[in-house]
Amino acid sequence: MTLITHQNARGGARSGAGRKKGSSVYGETTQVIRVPESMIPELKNLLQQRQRQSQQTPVSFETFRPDRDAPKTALPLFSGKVAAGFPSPADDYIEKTLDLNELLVQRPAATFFVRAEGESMLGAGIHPNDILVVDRSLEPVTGKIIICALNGELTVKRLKSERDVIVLGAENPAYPDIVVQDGMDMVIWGVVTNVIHSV
Amino acid sequence: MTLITHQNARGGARSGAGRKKGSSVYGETTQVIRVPESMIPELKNLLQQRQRQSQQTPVSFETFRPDRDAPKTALPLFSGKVAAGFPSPADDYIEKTLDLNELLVQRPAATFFVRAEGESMLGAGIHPNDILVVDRSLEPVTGKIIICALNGELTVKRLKSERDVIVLGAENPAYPDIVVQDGMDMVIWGVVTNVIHSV
DNA sequence: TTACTTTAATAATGTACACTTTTCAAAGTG
DNA sequence: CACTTTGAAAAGTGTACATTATTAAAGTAA
Repeated sequence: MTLITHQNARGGARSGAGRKKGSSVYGETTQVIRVPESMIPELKNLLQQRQRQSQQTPVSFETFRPDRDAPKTALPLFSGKVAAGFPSPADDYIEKTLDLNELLVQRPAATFFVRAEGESMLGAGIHPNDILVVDRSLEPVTGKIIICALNGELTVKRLKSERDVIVLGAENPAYPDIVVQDGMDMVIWGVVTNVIHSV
Repeated sequence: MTLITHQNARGGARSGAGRKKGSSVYGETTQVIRVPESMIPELKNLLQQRQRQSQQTPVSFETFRPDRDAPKTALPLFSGKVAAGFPSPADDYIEKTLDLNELLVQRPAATFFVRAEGESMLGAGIHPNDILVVDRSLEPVTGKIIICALNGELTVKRLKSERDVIVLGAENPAYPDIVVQDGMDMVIWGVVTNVIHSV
């Protein structure tokens, strides 16, 4: 009696224990769905691919560290034509995998982001509220789109030059170019390398 | 007694009776299968298509249900708006560092990228060679920009509806809208959440 | 006969749930 | 203190089954 009690004495509450959410083979919750029989084979095929895909990109959302330590999340990039029928991220169509930090940030120490305002650069694909990726280590040369503080106001414009003066060009006919003259306080912050637009 | 017997006298064998095999909406027997949640929307889409193929009923756009996923808002990068009167040193105003993967990819398992081709979506800020961030777990509702395979070709268009038909709208006057008709093979891959544009 | 009603047969459909797997804190051990 | 063992907790997984829909036969009435 005492022995048995002793052997079973490891029990008790285990709050916090339990299988983790998203621990399925696909890395997300699942659902049952009824499909026509003829779809089963190709569906199973696709599911296998999903399984492989989720296994090779384990992702942690916990990160609040600086850019440099961000986890590498390689995701598939598609291109071109695809076969009719089931939309499958089949390995056949994966051009390459992509890490957005890697793609957009060459020099983390010299890179920052700004949210764009106004419509003066629509022609360059910069819309209000877009996030601009800015590299300060790039030299602001004519033709580049730059972020600058002009008389204390932050603006994004295309850097141009006419004769001896610097011109900040808008890419929208409705907005005038700005000629930078003596006495104006202009500081260039960096060169815009990418625009992230939310649809 | 006799009355009851009389009333129940319609019983007896009914060989040959019963629902016909293959009388499902797909014209064939079905099976349940468990799939990751992010596949459900596209799967349902495909199932609808199968249904249409087997029975010549017109397209019903009501099956596009409202988006269940709450839209996430990107965090500001600078304290306050960077409007007029912006002071100088950049670093002081950076609110927090930003992980682009975190910002642009809500569900890694359900996200992929496509490189845009053509100029039909210039109005939506999508330029040739831009990289589109696509979330397949978002339900394609009217007004969203979607990636779909139309007769085997991958295209990006805005999902619209006119009367009872699905319309794939271009955002460039030079390009026509596409009306999806019976017999066309359209499969929606996902909803475009962001556009990455290289300046 | 013809049109309608009732009943039995049978498949479709969706979901509940039993069973499995994974994870982790508590208890035990040395 | 570090390690092992245990079993509770919680989610994953597949399938059984209750429900619904459809069909043909049988019955009824005009």
